[in-house]
Amino acid sequence: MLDKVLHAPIYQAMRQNPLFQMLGDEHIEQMLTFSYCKEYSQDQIIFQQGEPLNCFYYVCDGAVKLTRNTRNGDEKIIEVVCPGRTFAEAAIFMGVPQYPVSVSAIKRSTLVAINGKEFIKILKNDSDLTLKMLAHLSRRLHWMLSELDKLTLHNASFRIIDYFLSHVKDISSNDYDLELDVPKRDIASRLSIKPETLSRVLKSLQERGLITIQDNHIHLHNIFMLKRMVELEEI
Amino acid sequence: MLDKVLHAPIYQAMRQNPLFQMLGDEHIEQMLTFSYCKEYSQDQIIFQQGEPLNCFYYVCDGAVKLTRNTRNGDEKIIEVVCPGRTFAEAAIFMGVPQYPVSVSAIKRSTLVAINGKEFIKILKNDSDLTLKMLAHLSRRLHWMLSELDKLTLHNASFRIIDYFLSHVKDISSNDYDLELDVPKRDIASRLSIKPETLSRVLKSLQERGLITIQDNHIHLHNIFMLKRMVELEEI
DNA sequence: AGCTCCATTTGACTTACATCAATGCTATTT
DNA sequence: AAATAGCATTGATGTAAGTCAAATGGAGCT
Repeated sequence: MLDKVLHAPIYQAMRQNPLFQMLGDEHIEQMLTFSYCKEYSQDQIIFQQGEPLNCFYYVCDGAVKLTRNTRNGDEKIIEVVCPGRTFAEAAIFMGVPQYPVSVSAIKRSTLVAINGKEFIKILKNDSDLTLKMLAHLSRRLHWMLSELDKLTLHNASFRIIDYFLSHVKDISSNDYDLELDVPKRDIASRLSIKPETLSRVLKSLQERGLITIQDNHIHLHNIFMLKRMVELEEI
Repeated sequence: MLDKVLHAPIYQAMRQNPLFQMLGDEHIEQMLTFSYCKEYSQDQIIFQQGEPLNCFYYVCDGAVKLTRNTRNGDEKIIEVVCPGRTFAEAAIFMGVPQYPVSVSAIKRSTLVAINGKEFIKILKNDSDLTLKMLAHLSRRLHWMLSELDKLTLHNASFRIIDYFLSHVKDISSNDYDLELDVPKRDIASRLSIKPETLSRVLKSLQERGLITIQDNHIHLHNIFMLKRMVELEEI
């Protein structure tokens, strides 16, 4: 159980999350009574695809990766979830509740686990809330749609540039510094390409003067140009 | 407006749909008061991606394709929706309601359009119903997840066989006849491959004695073997 | 029948990306 | 300091699927 007073910073942070914003303060406090906070070490598994499902999670700190595993062993990263965001919240509504993805910590991470059944009870008493939840899932569906066409309609370079641009927070400037807080091989998997290809594309982008790389530090030189390239698919 | 008596066959068919089953008869009748039935000719556009959204649809007859368009003109078919199923029902919950896909009729089709806002009103009065709707969207999300890994983890032959197997209704038998009610180029787009590749793969499968093709008529000879191939990814 | 319009097929060729293998690098262990 | 291990890079090579172009074959029309 998560105590509002003891965990004041976490409580404040959670209130910023779009999913919890819609709850309002009373409901958040109610929710915290059936939530608990736990720390995970790097590479620790939070749950595996197919496991019976009880909770969904909020990422306080660190980062986790959602992956799909195939029989032949290799995994594909569906999404990397960073602090301030939730995951597995859609799965709690499934008839046979089991996790559709595996999740593990990319780095030392702090997560809040929220009991799904209890959360649903809150929703039940407030149809407006449930409608907002529907809107939330609808957006997620929409996001997956855009992932789907990125993967099918666009090539590796496109997806890589698009990935970088999606991390740009500052709209005003034409260049941007970004830190890769995720190992390159994970970025590659997220974008459904091989590490070797990622490496080669980065090199090529650097040779063309579009970016500079130093280890995990990437500088985008000409965001306007990069955006244009993505829009026109001329890469 | 759709009249229950006038449109008795449609009404009966709609009751079979999982989405409407959860409504129960009273709600379905209520829903029909703000629904209307319309016929579309082949290739007629039902709506375009980005258009403001009012309705979602139930397919009585025919078939429609949901597509995503890119700036450079080519389209990717996300899904082909056959009679008895609905589409765009997730989109009605979005904050800024606009269609995330374009939809057009593959063949002469009859659709029932259901007003989204009115439908939401029904949900509002029944939180159980709304929860069922959440389960519905959750399943859809899950489905998209599996689409995503089919596209990224598996090759063209795999996806084609998997597509055929997904159309097999009869579990008991080891062979199956299936009619392609969708043009081959559309199947290709749905599977994110080029028509030429589809054609070549089909030829190869036929040469290996796994299927026989006559125009739009495909016979699967050894379903057990095909399933094994898909499971072991040995294709 | 002959003609047009498409969808499909087939062949020749290209290409983006994967695979395989070697090497460099950094971090951790002993 | 030497050794081990894992990620990232680089080069050489392979290949699945795309592209381009021509041939085939229906379906519908005059």
